[in-house]
Amino acid sequence: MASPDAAAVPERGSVGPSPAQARVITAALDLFARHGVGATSLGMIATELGVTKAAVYRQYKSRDEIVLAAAETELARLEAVVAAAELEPSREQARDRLLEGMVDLCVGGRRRVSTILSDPVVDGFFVEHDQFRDVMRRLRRIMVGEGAGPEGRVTSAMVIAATSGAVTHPFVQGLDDEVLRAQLLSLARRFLGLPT
Amino acid sequence: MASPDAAAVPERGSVGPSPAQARVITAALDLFARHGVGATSLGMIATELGVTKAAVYRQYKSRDEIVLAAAETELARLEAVVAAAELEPSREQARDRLLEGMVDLCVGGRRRVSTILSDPVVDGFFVEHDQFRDVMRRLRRIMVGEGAGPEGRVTSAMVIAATSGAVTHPFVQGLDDEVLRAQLLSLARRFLGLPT
DNA sequence: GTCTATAGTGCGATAGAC
DNA sequence: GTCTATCGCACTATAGAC
Repeated sequence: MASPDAAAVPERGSVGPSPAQARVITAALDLFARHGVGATSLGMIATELGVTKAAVYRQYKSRDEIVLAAAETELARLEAVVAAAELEPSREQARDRLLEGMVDLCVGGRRRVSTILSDPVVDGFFVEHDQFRDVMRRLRRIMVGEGAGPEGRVTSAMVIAATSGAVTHPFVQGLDDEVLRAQLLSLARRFLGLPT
Repeated sequence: MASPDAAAVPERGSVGPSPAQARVITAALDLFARHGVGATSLGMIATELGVTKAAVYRQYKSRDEIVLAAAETELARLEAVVAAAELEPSREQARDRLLEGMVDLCVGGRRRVSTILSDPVVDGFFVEHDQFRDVMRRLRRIMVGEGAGPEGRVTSAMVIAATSGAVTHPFVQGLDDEVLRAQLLSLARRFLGLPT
C-alpha cells in the first residue's frame, strides 16, 4: 500500500494512461469522430499533436494499442457513470442518475461515442473484454433489472444505441445542447416506461 | 422512350448500378460491416470478388465512388420502405408499415446498416445529399407527423438510431432473429406511444 | 471485362542521434 | 521525449495488352 500522502499525487502506475498518453488518446478520439476509426492513421494523430510519428510510437507500441486505449478511455467514462449510479440509495434514483450520465456523455461527446461504439474493430476488442462486459452487465442491471429476459436485453441495447446514435443524426443538427439533453433524457425515460 | 417490350429487360441506364456494379457494392457493404468503412480497401473488395483491382476500377473511378454508391444502395432500401408506407391508406397503417420495414432492414442487415449510418465520411456524403434529406424528411413525417418540433426531431432520430444500433449490441447476441424482430418492433411502438 | 505492370504516395514500424 | 532517416509494404490510381 502507498503512504497516506501519496494519495495527493495521482497514483497510476500499472493502470491508466500517463499524461503524454492521454494527449495521444484525446487527439485520437477527436480524429476518430471526424474521420472514423479505420480512416485515422498514426501520422494524422502525430500531426494533430504537432509531433512526428516516432514520438507517438514512444507512447504506444502499435496503432492497435492506441485504438484499444482510446476505446478503454471511453469505457472508463461510462464506468464512472455506472459506478456513480450504483451509489444511489434506491433503484429509481440509480436509474435516473444513470440516464443523466449517459445523456451527458453522448451530448458532450457528440460523434465520439457513437463512432467508437459502432466500429466493427472496436467491437471485436470489446467482445472478449472483461471490463466492458462487466460495465455493460452492471448498466443493464440498473436500467432494466436483474432477471430481465430478451425484452430487457433489447430494451437496454436500444436505449444505449438511441442515446449515442441520435446525437449525430441530421434531425438534431442545430438543436441547442440543453434542448437536446432534455429531450433525450425525457424520451429515454418514456421509453423505459418511467414517469416524465 | 423505350418500346413496350423493353420493360421486360430491366431498364436502367442513367440510374441504378449495373449488375457488375451491384456485385462490387454487395462485396463492399459486406466488408464495411466486418471491418468498417475506412478500414476497407479497394484491394480487399477485389479479393472478395476474386478479381484484381483494375477490374474494380472499371466499374467505379475511385474508392470514394464505391463508398458513395454503397451508401446510396442502403438509402435506396430505406426509400423503398418509406415509399411502401406512404401507400398505406391511414397514418396509423403507414407508421406500422414503416416500423416493420425499418426493423426488417436492420435485423436482416445486421451490422450493415449501423456501420454505414454511423461512419463520419458517409455522413459527410449524406449531409448535402438531396435524396437522403428527402427520404429522411418523408420518414419523419410518417413517424411523428408534419409539424413536430424538437421533440419530434429527437424522437425520430432516436428510433432510427435505436433500431439500427441495437442489433449489433452484445446484449442481443445469440438472440433468435424472430425474437429480436418482434422485440424491436414492440419496443419501438411503445417508444412512439403506440398501442402494443 | 479482365489481366499485368507500374507510378506515386502514404502507411506502420524501427534505428539511432540529441 | 523528440527528432531524422529509413525499411518494406499496401494503398489509390492509371496504362495498355488480351
